[in-house]
Amino acid sequence: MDIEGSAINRYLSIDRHKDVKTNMGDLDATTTERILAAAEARVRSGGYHAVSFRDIAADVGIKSSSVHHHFPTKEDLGVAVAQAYTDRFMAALGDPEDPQREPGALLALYVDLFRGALRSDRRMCLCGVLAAETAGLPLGVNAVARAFFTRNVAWLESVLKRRRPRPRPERAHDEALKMVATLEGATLLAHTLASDDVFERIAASIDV
Amino acid sequence: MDIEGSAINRYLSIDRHKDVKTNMGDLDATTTERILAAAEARVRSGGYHAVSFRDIAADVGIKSSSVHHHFPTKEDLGVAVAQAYTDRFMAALGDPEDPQREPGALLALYVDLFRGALRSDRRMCLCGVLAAETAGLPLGVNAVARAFFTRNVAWLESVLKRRRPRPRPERAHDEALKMVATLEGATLLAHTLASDDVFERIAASIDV
DNA sequence: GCTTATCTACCTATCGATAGGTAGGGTCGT
DNA sequence: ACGACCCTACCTATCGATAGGTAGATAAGC
Repeated sequence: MDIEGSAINRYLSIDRHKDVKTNMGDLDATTTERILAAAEARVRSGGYHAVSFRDIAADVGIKSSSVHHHFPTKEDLGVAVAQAYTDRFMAALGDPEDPQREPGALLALYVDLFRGALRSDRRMCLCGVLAAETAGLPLGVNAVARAFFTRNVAWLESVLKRRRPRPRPERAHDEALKMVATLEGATLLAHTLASDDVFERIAASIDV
Repeated sequence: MDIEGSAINRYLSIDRHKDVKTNMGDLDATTTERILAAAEARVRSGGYHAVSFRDIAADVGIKSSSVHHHFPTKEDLGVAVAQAYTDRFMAALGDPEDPQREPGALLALYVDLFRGALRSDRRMCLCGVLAAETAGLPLGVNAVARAFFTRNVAWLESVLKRRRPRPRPERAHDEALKMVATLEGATLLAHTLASDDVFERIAASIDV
């Protein structure tokens, strides 16, 4: 499976010389972008298998065969959605080594990204949903979801290592893992229990 | 939606005067039990929407129409699976107030249940998967998944309140929430990253 | 003889995917 | 300037496979 395949690269190259519109419902966005946005929203709501080409086509206002024109197979679409989500997430985090930003502020930013996914999107973290479905997913989609988590952990580990007193390296890695797990779980709980408060209580009691 | 509906009650009453076999592949188990076991395994692997009556029937060795005889609709089946899973989970936890058992040992038992789900079943927590799919689930299934988490939090809260020095009640509740979230997230991460070690590292750094 | 459990056979709806066509916008040679 | 040609982005129509669900017959057990 070619993860660096055609669909996402087309998205990133051809569409990128217009300034990027990040969200759906934006009629100025290209069709490819609107398909990605619709697919992301639907996967984050009900999971990969709950999404159909017809649903997405209806959201965008085209026919399902036209969705296939942009993303030949469902795996292509899934990979592109997960890749775009991951890239957007990592871009929002920025450089973990930036000396202008304090480790504490960076950790708060990290929590804020999960808060935003839950509170303003009212949806799960995309890769959290995909992770839950792992065994039933095309291999390419799985690979991107895995990459999301390894990149998250690596980013957090970098931030944690900058703190004083300097932590043992292994300890930083474990704490990074735990922070991702806790926030992913907090989103899951808040989502099912339909309670933003649940997320806040957990987030507030995170002590790294 | 009648959550206390026919299917699960039939399972719990009619089938219970044989001694209960807990797992699939057990040819002595009743058909209803084997259907539940097959459905649980499949949902925990790929999610609710990745499971079909035909798959389950093939696992059990009967026809899909026969599965409908035991569970008229997919929602009935989903509710029964979630209910049975929750009941089994809570039964394994036992009484959180049992004076014979130390709070520390009970917390270790709680972690062990998640460890077992991951290591011996090699699968996600059923209700974790369902939680991730929330928006695309029948209402009845959702309700049982929610109940799983509220019961988990209540059990942990009881245990945490028994510790000395006695914690503030609100603090016990928040810590219970966080522990469920962290373990659910740890299972998710370990599952996608295909690494038992990831779970152990997170579990080891849980400090309640 | 009624109930339970299973079967065969089938239904309708929807799935992901494909074939083939059309309208419009470039790009080329002349 | 003007076709000839190709590419993009959509369309209609349809495919085979599979989804959840139903009807009705059969055979065994109380």
